[in-house]
Amino acid sequence: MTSYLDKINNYIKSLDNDTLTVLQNISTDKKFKKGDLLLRQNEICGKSYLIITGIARKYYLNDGKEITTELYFENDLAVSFDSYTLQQPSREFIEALTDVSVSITHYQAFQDAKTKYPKLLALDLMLAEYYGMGLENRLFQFHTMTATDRYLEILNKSPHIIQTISLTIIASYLGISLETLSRIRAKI
Amino acid sequence: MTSYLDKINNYIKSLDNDTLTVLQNISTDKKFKKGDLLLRQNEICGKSYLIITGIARKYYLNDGKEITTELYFENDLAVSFDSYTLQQPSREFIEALTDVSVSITHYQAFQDAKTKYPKLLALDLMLAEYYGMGLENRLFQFHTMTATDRYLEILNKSPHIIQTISLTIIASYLGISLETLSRIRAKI
DNA sequence: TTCATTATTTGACCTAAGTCAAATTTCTTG
DNA sequence: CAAGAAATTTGACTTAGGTCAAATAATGAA
Repeated sequence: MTSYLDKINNYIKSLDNDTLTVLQNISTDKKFKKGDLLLRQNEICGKSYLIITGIARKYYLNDGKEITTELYFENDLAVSFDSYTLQQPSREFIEALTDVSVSITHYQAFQDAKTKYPKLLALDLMLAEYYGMGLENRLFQFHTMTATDRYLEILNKSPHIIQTISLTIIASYLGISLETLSRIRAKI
Repeated sequence: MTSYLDKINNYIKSLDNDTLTVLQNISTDKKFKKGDLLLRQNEICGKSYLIITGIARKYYLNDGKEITTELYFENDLAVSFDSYTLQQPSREFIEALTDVSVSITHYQAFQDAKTKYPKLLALDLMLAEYYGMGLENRLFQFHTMTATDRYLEILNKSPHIIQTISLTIIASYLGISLETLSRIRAKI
């Protein structure tokens, strides 16, 4: 079964040269150091970051505690969705967890390009749909799975995560305390 | 502050006659009785339902227990997002909580129309973005608010809900047991 | 109206996960 | 390599919310 992400990537590959060139013309490459913030809380998310290499995460603060909402690896598109869509201040941060290299696309340039190139509009729709389905799955998991199950799922689907990312961040992604995660690991 | 839903509705109103006519031509009206299922689990969601009057909900079963994922009122668009997007079997049901009257649009007809009318593509993008932001907020609430706070928020934002909908369904929407909801209400 | 069905509340007890504090282990960097 | 800092684990205790069962309350059809 091909994932929707594959479909999106195939779609991009299938774009005509004209459209593809536009896409490249409104994108620039940049590197960030581990610990750098690509986006701060209260900033408007005016750019999208396609991760070329490295790992990043999106998180917000609640009562001084961090909740990690997304982890980004190669080929993932890092963006604060509502801030980007509404062009209003972000409640989230985006942080480089390792040195990262990204391809940046500016919001406004992409908006303009979409009006001229419907294929980019269709691409944006696919990206939004992909993001929505991801959120839906995350919500589904929080409702139907225990913290242990969610941890096992990560272990199973993305074992490399455990290698690279600190338990503090994994716990905050699982929506549990660091101590609880440690106890889950001890049990297994 | 205008909500994104207002923006979408204004966008629809601003459509040229040509596009608007297409939209109407691929839509049909239908009525459902209280208790009717507009979509069953394992069915492919091949239609979207714009609620004209009445109330509906979307839910799934987990261990025989229902989890209500969305409540629909007038002008809401009822659809099982991933089933509709991927045209694969739905894990959710859509149920009429009162007699409802809806405007139905077929998936394939809308897909076809989108290729000819980029404005419908843009509309679809807005709808997907709106849905995504809604999911993001829901996730945010589950992470940052206690069950009591979430109940109070509903009371505050949509007091009519409590009037019309059974506590069983409200509890399942809040992600808590009926008994816990009853205790929360007793406390307030 | 009245009886039965359905919805809601209350009680007693249980469990997953949180909190705070202290102990280890693992990294870093001089 | 050693010392300090950071990450992880462990312990003791608390809490939000769940479960199962029984008691009321509300609704609706005969």
